[in-house]
Amino acid sequence: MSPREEILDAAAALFVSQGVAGTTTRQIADRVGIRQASLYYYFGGKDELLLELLTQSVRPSLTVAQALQARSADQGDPAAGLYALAVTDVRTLTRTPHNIAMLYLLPEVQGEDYASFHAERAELQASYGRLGHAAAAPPGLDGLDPALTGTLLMQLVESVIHLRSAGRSSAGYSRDIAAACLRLIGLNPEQIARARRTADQLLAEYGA
Amino acid sequence: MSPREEILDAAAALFVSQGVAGTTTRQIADRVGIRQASLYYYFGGKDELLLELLTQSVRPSLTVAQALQARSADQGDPAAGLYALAVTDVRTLTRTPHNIAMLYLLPEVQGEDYASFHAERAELQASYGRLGHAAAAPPGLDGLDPALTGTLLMQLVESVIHLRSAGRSSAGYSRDIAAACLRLIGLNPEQIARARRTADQLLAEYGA
DNA sequence: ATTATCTATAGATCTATAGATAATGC
DNA sequence: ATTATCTATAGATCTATAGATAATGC
Repeated sequence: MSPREEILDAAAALFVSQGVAGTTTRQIADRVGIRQASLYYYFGGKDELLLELLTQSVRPSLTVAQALQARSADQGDPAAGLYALAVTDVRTLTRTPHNIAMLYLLPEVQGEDYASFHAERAELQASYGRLGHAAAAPPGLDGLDPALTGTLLMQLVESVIHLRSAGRSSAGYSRDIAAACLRLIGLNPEQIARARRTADQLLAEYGA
Repeated sequence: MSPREEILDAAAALFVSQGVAGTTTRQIADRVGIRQASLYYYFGGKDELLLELLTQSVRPSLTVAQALQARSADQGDPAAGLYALAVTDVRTLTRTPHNIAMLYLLPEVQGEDYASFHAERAELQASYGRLGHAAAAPPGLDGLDPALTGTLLMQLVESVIHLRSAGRSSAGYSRDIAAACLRLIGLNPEQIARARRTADQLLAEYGA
């Protein structure tokens, strides 16, 4: 691991457990085994570290979302796409180092300094919303705000962030949560079972 | 408003926008219009303020949950109970001053200092879980961990925390979110419509 | 007497820069 | 020369206590 990566890793662990304002540059440096001042050779300060970590936390999910959205549009099976997205997203969130996905919950992140992160997150949410509406059993979500659908679906997937920080395994929940997403948009057990089978094939292609 | 309440209100606004570690006792005092040292006449420090605010944020929902759970057990209509709980909870979260419901997301709150808050929150989650399983369309949630059900339902309701901090109205979403809760546990549109009608009567009794 | 404030401050940090030193690569 | 570190520190806070003062209630 490069010094830069070591610093990011240490910052991640501390930010997640103490928040950004609650973490000092000295604590980060101590954890890495360097002097406090040496941090500034690699990063301009805590804000720069945080932005980097936020981007790391959303980028992989967004990439998967865009691939799956294109793919499932081709095949005309948005329910399978949504199921597959939820499954991989839950797995990603479960495995990400130090549960960094929770960093977006910190109050600091509301600021405009993190606009690029917010933009990527908004895109991911829009993907969830589009897939959700495309897959919904008519007339399931007719009156529902598409933005709300995206919010609710992502929220469901991101339950694993809380499960994980509460110390619960959460690894085995990916299918349960994906199924809950499909129920949320009004699909019945039969439709869900079908979507799951198709999604499993999709996922197998990507080697997940 | 008593001085104590004024301090709590100022702390709430600052904690929500800057976090606890990011807020100084001086900022709180300035907002109230007193000297920094005078805070300590009312509170032992930031931790004490935070615990008080956390309790304020969960207590009302828990009270409603317990009342509705008893009531809907009598009447044998847990779906209506869940719908009513979700609706009132969303409304409570929407109206609570300074969106204090988001405070539980702060990393500081993980510590054991806040055990009493965690206990109340766990009870609320258990209520959601019990209502959800009791109301589920068989064999909807057979294999599902009851604790997971509670987590997912609460997570859905608490979406309004994020909607609100993103500046979206969120007031009108209470019925949409309550309906989403019922879909999540596998109810069909007809069952949901019936639960909503019963819940509306329940809610009218409490004058909501 | 008690309650509610204030002034003053000790003691402990915390961030970020300046400038020195060592190691590496040309 | 460049890269990677270190030591030292200025300047700015921040928390929480000590002790003074004013206002209130008996």
